[in-house]
Amino acid sequence: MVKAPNAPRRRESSRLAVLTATRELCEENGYGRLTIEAIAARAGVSKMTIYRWWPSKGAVVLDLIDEAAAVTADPPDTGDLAADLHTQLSEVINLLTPQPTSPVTGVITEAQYDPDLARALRERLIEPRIAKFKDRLRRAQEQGQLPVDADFDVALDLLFGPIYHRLALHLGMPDPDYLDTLITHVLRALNPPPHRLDGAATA
Amino acid sequence: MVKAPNAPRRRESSRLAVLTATRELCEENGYGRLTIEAIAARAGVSKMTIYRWWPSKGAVVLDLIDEAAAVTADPPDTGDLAADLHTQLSEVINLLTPQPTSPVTGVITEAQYDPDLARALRERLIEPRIAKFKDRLRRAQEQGQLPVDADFDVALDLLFGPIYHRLALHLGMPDPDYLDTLITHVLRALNPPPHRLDGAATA
Amino acid sequence: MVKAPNAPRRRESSRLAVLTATRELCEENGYGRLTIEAIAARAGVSKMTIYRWWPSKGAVVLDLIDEAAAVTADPPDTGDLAADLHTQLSEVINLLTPQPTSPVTGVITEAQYDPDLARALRERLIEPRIAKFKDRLRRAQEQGQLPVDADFDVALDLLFGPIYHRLALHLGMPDPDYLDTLITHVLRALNPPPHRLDGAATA
Amino acid sequence: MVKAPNAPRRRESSRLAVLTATRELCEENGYGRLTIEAIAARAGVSKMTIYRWWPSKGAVVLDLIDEAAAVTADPPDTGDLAADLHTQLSEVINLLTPQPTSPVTGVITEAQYDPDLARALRERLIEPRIAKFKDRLRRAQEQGQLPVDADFDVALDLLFGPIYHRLALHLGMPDPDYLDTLITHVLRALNPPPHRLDGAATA
DNA sequence: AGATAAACGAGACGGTACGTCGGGTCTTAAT
DNA sequence: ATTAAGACCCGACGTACCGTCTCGTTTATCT
Repeated sequence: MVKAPNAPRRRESSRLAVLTATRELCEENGYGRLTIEAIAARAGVSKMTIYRWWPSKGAVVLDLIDEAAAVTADPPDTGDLAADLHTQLSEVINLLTPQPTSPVTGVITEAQYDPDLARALRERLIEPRIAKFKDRLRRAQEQGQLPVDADFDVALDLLFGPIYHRLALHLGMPDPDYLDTLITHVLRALNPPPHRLDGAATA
Repeated sequence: MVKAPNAPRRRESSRLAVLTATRELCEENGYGRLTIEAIAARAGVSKMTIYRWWPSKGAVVLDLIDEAAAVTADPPDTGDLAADLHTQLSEVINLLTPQPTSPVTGVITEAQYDPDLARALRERLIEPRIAKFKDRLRRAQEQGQLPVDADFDVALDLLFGPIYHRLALHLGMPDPDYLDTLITHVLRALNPPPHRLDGAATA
Repeated sequence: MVKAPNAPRRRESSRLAVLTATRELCEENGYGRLTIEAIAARAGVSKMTIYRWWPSKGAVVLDLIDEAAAVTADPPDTGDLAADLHTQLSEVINLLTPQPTSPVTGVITEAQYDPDLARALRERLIEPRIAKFKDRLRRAQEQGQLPVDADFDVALDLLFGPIYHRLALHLGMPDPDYLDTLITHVLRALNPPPHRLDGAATA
Repeated sequence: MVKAPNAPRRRESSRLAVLTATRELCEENGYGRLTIEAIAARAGVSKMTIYRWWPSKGAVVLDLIDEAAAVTADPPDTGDLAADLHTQLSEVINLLTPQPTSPVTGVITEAQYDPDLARALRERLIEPRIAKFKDRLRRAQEQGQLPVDADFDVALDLLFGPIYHRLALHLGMPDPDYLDTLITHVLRALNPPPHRLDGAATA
């Protein structure tokens, strides 16, 4: 960024044009082929306007993701823990793979070399989802569906890990049935064997 | 690539200089900041020489990974399944993070945009390790340490997933204690409790 | 220019701030490095205000010159023609080079590309001085110090030409001694020798 | 310039294309509107190629002038001093005003802010002409057409000054008749009055 | 041992995109 | 209604790498 632009004088039409152009270009060529130059041209906006409001290409795309992700915001709670986890996992899968090349994975990659972007990514995209995930687990715990000493971090790793596993290796995302299998296994892992249930869980 | 160079006249010293320069630059700036120009300069090699033998930047790094992967020792089998899994997971973690910025980390993350690279990565680096992992599980199964219907793919996902999870989100790799916790959970997930499963745990 | 501002509501403080900033920046970086942006910033004035009142960068500098030119004293007439010419030439030299980099120098050199600026420059700065110069020559002529057919345009060219010559070629201005030499030569050129001209000199 | 390109590997066709494009663009829009971007586009050459071989826009134009000026290289010596001076002055006038806006005046202007360019301009364009001018005067002096103490610097100023005088003030260049008048005056200035010739010139 | 043919270093080249600067126009708020 | 502030579109700047393309010059085989 050049200097503090701090102003409510920002022109909303430019902001929208940039985001729209970015979305289109991402869909057409993928995040990897995206350039500021092209965004500016497509949006009918000067490059300076982009640099004034966004520190990097990744930041523009992050704003884009924000808008898309905001739609599916509210955490589900149907009472059926497995089903709700299935819903949350599906949402992440859809976010990561709307098309063959998702802007989200691009931003994740770029964040590796851009600490500011990485922070924004965590704060705005990742941590809220983790929080909701743990909220749901906590409610299940309160209702006795999970032991009091269930390790939520492990649950997070075990359930979301496979998604990134496949993402990294360029494999297809898990289908719903496999998701169910995963969830079943993980819930079983969180619940110690029944013959020790009383002793272990209440300790 | 320009034309088929097929020749045993290739100069080994140039090959090594390129790989060494690439490794150094990766460690210094990360894979994302790597340029052919810089490799050529550091290696004292002409750009043409690089383009003659490698189709892309990713391919050079892949050769680098090959070297790293070749070091792999034989799969451990001490009789203690949990300990052996721990060893295998640690080896992968060390491969991915010998330094803060590892070429391997970068090439895996970046493989999102290069399907060829991703495939080569799977074939040369990932699948051999998966095979060894499943071998070990199979032996454990034969010795009655795992049920006959244990799902090895799920085991793979649950154990390796967390590593990629952290890789993608640019978090630190799990420490040995946490690895133990993970393995304990996963083994528990693979071993369904002998009875009372429905009522107590997954309901 | 944007639109006719015709208003006596113009704020004098802004006008002065612009002129002062322009003078300072000219002296610091030279006319060629002058930017409207920098003038506005230094003057604490918006760019719009500058564009409203001056059609171009050159016009601002021209106003500056006007101020400098207004200082001009009355034409000297001490009775000594050579001394008076020396005085007039020195005044022009001082106007052009009060500092190493003078706004006037720059605007004259740059006037090549702005006919309007060049015309304004002639009318406001140059021609008044030419008029005074010719006045002085005319008085000398009336007093018999110059022949009745002395060519004043040639005199103008010969006396002022060397100044522009050095200006164009970015050389230092003539010192007083050299000025005397010049004037001596030119007066000699205007006064044809009473006899033997053909035979001795120009043959 | 970026780094030392020192190479006879320079492609002559590119050099010519750049100079040709520069000439055309100068003629079409004038030196002031000339941009490196446009030269590169018109010449079908990358910007880097221009920056590699020329330190600035002015340097390109200077090369252009060099070629044009090299044509009229040899100093005239017909035995008629006045006529030869006329020829030399005309050549300079033509160089400065081939069209309304000459590249030469542009380079002269730019040289004010670019010491390197100014030096190149002096060495390659100005000083050779001054040398030839003084050569001619020296020959005339040896043949007794000028006094032994004739001041060549003054002669230079008086003869070339008027050209720059008019150039600076955006006036038309002197016509041949006026040139003759000027030369006559200057030669007269250089020749002290006949009745003091012996005493003054030999002193 | 000399010839020959490929790989090689060097780096010029046409491109594309970068991130920055300044030009000149336009809008908003405040004085 | 002028002003300060500054966002905005535009065009050019000078730079970094890209991948291609010569140039001689090694260097390693094959006569």
